[in-house]
Formats: sequence, structure tokens, C-alpha cells
Amino acid sequence: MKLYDELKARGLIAQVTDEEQVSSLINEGKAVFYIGFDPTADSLHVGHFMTLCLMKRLQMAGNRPIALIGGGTAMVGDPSGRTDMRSMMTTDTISHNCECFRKQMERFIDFGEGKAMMVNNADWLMKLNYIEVLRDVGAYFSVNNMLRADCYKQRMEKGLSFLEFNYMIMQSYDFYHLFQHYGCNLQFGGNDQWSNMLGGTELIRKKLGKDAHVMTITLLLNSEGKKMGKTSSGAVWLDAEKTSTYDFYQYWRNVDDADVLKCLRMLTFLPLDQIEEMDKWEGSQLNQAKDILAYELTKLVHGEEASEKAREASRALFGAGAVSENMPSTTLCACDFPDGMTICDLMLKCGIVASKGEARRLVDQGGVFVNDEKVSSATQIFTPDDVKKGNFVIKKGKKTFHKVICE
RNA sequence: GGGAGAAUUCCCGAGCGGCCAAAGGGGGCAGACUGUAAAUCUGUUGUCAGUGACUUCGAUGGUUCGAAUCCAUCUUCUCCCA
Repeated sequence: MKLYDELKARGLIAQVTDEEQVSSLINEGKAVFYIGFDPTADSLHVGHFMTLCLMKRLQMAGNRPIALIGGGTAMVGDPSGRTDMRSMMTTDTISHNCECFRKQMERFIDFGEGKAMMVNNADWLMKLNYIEVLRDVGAYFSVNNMLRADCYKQRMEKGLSFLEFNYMIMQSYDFYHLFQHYGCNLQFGGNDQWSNMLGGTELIRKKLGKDAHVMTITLLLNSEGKKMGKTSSGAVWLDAEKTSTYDFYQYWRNVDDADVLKCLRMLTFLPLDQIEEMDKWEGSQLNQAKDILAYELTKLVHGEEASEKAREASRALFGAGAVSENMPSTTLCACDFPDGMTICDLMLKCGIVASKGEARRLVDQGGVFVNDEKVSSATQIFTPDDVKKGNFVIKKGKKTFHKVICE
């Protein structure tokens, strides 16, 4: 199966400007393509992961990726998909984030000589002169058309600042710049970027009379139509400091039945026929598929060893109730609580509840266990000796486990 | 430039000067049921301390015994006219 067909079969492709040209370009490994990442946080998240995988797939087929870090565009802020303005970031945060992105990407993509490159659009965007840009670039954009673009339409009610309105122009300029300097003829991005990306092809056509292409990736939505990779406490990050490998594993282990196969297709590198085989699974058998999904993804992001550990920890906890080395844990010093502390304090200390009140509620509702024994009173005290006695595992609800170690 | 209005807790959204930690919904969390799924039902959802105290209604001052509620100034946003 050719690369393009495989991407299609995996459900990754949302829209393309010219299917014939794009498919032959990437199938033959002739594409020089770019994907932009705006450094809005200090870690990449699951959404980026998908595009990174795509980058890798294309690289393996001989195409040349350009990872563009949006140090310049982040100064403006992309209004797409947002109902309000992003808070403006300081230059310091932006450059810090750029650095974090760079490190994470290097783990996925081979940036060796001639294989791939990484650029930062701050390098050219920051030097632009306002009047020049207006004349050279602005003249080619129709405000009428821009306003028709979906990403701006959504903002017509809530208001849109001129700053953000320019985002499309900046992004278009990026493509134009890369096209000229690196022969970049293709741009990929999330489907929400479609109109921004088309701006670039238009600009290249109007200014240079040449064709460039755009392909968007289906956004990873769950069966309810919401973006995946988000939890109530925020995004699922690729940085193990921000989302532990165990939590990362558990996120995928817990996806909806309805979403497992889609995730396997879109996110893993497993061969398609193997995935189709799993499509036949039903009912509780799907749990196996979830296990595979969680394992594969954790492996891709955090490496095989970490993934094994996360899987072990999870199996131990949910299976036999045994204690694993690898579950999240907190180490306390006996001197911190010589006389012991209440279960509420303990939980707070471990960071599994936000306040004592929450802990109290949980205990009252019967949702807290210590070593599989229900904690009946919020005032129950645990001493360093209790903790030292052996494995000390606090279970909050059904899925949150936390080990306490005392030294 | 002129005029009108808005800002409430994670989100949306009620809220006569005391009975307001603030209706209702969404979301979250927990319990029951399950397959670490979904759906459903129940409870819960500011913080700390067990009938109480403390901090919260865009910001800062003021009126008042008492302010989310009234007044002034400011900030941000929306709408209308030019």
C-alpha cells in the first residue's frame, strides 16, 4: 500500500488541495513539507503528537520535513478555534517554550543532516517592516475573503482584534518564505488550520505564480465530538514531568469503547491489517485493544521501558490488587509527622486531592481505601509506623492509586 | 467621536440592601451498576475548623449597623449611531 493510501485508510487525511499531486509527491518521497507548532506552552501535547507521527511517517518514506516553531506567530496568537483572545505571552516565555519544543521534537524526528530541519519563524517575521509587509503581502489578501473564513467567522460575535486578524497573514508568509528558501512545496496541519494554510498557497500563487499544496489532518475527536487529549485538569502532555507516564498510559487505557479503533488507526504505527483484526472484537474484549493502544502510545512517547512499567503498574493495580513499584508515589519523611496525620492531610500531601474538604467528602462518601480497607473516618490517623509496615497504598475512587513511602 | 449596556464560583447563567458561600444547568468528583467503557440512578462540588469562622461576585475607594446588590472613579468587553 502506498503511503498516501495508508494515511487515508487510517483516517488521517481531512482535506487536500489537490489529491493527485499531493499523493504522487509524498508517495515518491519528493515532498519538502512543513508543519508549524506555536509555542503556547512549555510542552507538546497529544494534538502535536499526531502531527509529529505524520511527520515521521512521511520522513520514513523519504520526504523532507521542516518543523517550524512559531516563535514569531506566537507573538500574534492564532484565533482559530478560540472564542476569546489568547492572553499575550512575553518574549521570554515564548523563547523558553521554543526551547522545550525543540528538545521534545528531537526525540521523535531525526534532524540529521539533510533529513529534516527545524526553523523558527521569529527569524524572519520579527525583521519585517510594517509598511513593506502591507504593500508586499497585504495587498494580496482580500479582507472580504478573510472574514468569510471559518476561524474568523466564529469570532465575529465575540470580537476579534486586529492583532489576531493578522495571524493568517503571518502564517501565509511563513509558507511563502519556506517555499522560496527551502523549496517547501507542501504544508500540513490540523484541520482547524485549513483556511490559514490556504492563505499561504494563495500568496505563493499570486506572488510567484507557482503551485504549493496543503493537506490537513483530521482532528482527533472523541465520539462526542470533543477534542481528545484533554482532561479536566488540562491537556495530556508529552512531558513526563507534566503528565506522568502512568497517567499518560491510563488516559489511553480509559478511552471510550467507541474511540479505541480510531485511536489505534490514527496514532499507532501498528500495521493496518492487525488493527482491522481488532475491529472485530466486541464487549469486554475491547479492553485488550485499549491495553494495546495505551502500551503502544506510551512506548512511542516515553520509550519501551517506561511503557512496560506503566502497563505493569496498571495491571497490578486493577488486576490482582498487588502493589507495583511503578505506580505514582510520594516519599515522606517520618520527622514530618512523628505523631501521625489524618487521612485528609495525608491525601493532601500526596497531591491526590486539592483540599482537605475534598478529602473529607471522599472519605464520607466511602471513596477512600488504604490497602484495600475502606477508611471510615476522616479523622483516622496514620503514623509513620503504619506507613513503614509494608506497602502503603491509598486508593481514591476506583482509578486513582497512590503509594506512600516513609523514610 | 457620540450613546447604550455588560462583567457573578471550573463554564453557562439567576440573584428584592440583611434569610447569600450565592438558584438552575453543564462539567468534575464519589457511591450503586459494570468491563479501568458507555448509559442510568444517588450524593457531592470555596477554604479552614464538626452546630462556627474566614476569603469570594472585574479593580479601587465610598455610603450604610450591614453591600454581589447603592454611589464614584478605573479596567475590559459587547451593541447602536457617526
